[in-house]
Amino acid sequence: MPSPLEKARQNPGSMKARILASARRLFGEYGYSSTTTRMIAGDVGIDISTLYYHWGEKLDLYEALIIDLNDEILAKFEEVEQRARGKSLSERLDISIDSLTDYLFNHPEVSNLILFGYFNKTDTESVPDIKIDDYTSGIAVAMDLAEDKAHVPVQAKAQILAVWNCVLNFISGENFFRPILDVDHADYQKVVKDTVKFMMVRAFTK
Amino acid sequence: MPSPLEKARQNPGSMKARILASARRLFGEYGYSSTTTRMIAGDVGIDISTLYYHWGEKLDLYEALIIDLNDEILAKFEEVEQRARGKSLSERLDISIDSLTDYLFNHPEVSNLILFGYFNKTDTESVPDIKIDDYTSGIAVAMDLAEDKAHVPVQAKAQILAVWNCVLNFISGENFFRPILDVDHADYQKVVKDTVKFMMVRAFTK
DNA sequence: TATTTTATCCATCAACTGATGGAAACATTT
DNA sequence: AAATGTTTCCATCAGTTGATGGATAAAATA
Repeated sequence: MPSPLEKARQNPGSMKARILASARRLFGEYGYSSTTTRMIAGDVGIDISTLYYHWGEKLDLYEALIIDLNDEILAKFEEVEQRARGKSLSERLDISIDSLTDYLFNHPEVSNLILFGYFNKTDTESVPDIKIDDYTSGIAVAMDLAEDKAHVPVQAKAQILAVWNCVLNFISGENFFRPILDVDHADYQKVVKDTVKFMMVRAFTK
Repeated sequence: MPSPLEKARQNPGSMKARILASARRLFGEYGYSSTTTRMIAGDVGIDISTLYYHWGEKLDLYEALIIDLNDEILAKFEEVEQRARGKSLSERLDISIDSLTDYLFNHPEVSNLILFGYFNKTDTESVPDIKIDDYTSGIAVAMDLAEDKAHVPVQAKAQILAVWNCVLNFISGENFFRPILDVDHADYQKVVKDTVKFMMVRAFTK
């Protein structure tokens, strides 16, 4: 028996899926507690009770969203790893950074949702975490910082987290940082990529 | 005529100051919209209307808090810069990173408030920004990345922002990252410092 | 066609939110 | 002591929030 989330994913035009899409965008923009069920329903163009009929509690909807996002990110990481496999280290770095920053720039709600999850002690106690641990271990192996995913040194994990968070911040905080750097959106994207590459190359090549 | 904020700072035991302190802690923990005026009043041990009597609107209180925080951070940066002045680059890096991470670890609400400010499009439109631009330019000069504060290259600013945000994330997200790294609080602090130093040394020494 | 199931909306609830007016307590000045 | 100014709390407001019950429509099934 497929779960509600699976049903929504199988049928992108369904009401469940449309609600999920709106919820993802709005939760990503305003955070959990600043996003009301009425905002989401209004965005979809339906009554609140229709939303509750499909997804139940607000927290259940958020939970489904996070699970969905988790799977998407994990798939993205695997895709990137596959494309980078076999290449030289500097090529792997280039491909990984380009793909991931492009993905995050094209889905700005993703960075926000991840970052919200870091702090929100308030509202979302029981919500499943973003599976950052999996990603970082995967990258550590891909970057030759560890032999296998089960034995990644603390320092390597910390370094990858640092870079990963750096990217998230630059993307979520674009409105904040872009005036400081005084560049347009296209240049901003370039500066972010260059900065991350600069730091990774220095950090991960002896 | 001293402003309300100045009066509160001059007299730390005053009701204004007590409210400001509670507000800072709670806004820093739960964010703007998840922190209610009743929570703050309850934390101080007073009625809501007493809070409103002293500070007026919720947004005015938050605004005062941010101005206060801004001044504090700026003073901290200046103190650090002074202590590092004249030393060698590697010493300057050590002193700067140690002082700033210690300060942020000892005032965990500071990182949160800064990071909240990056994203919160929602609530706090008219609130004064954290003056990140000033800090970064100052550091750029201190690290020999620029001749003077008015002419800091984009790349240098971006690199400093990257490191700065990295520190903020590690501190605000401790509850999230520490289980991943599987260390206790003391070791976590050490790992953060080491990671930041590692990346800065690599980045800022040719 | 009749019946059951699924989906949608309207009206409404209790709890909570930011905010205020006014009475009372307290402190200061005259 | 009287008068004035300052601070505190109680009661309350209107608007918003998450959430639900029930009527109604649409679709699927018999």
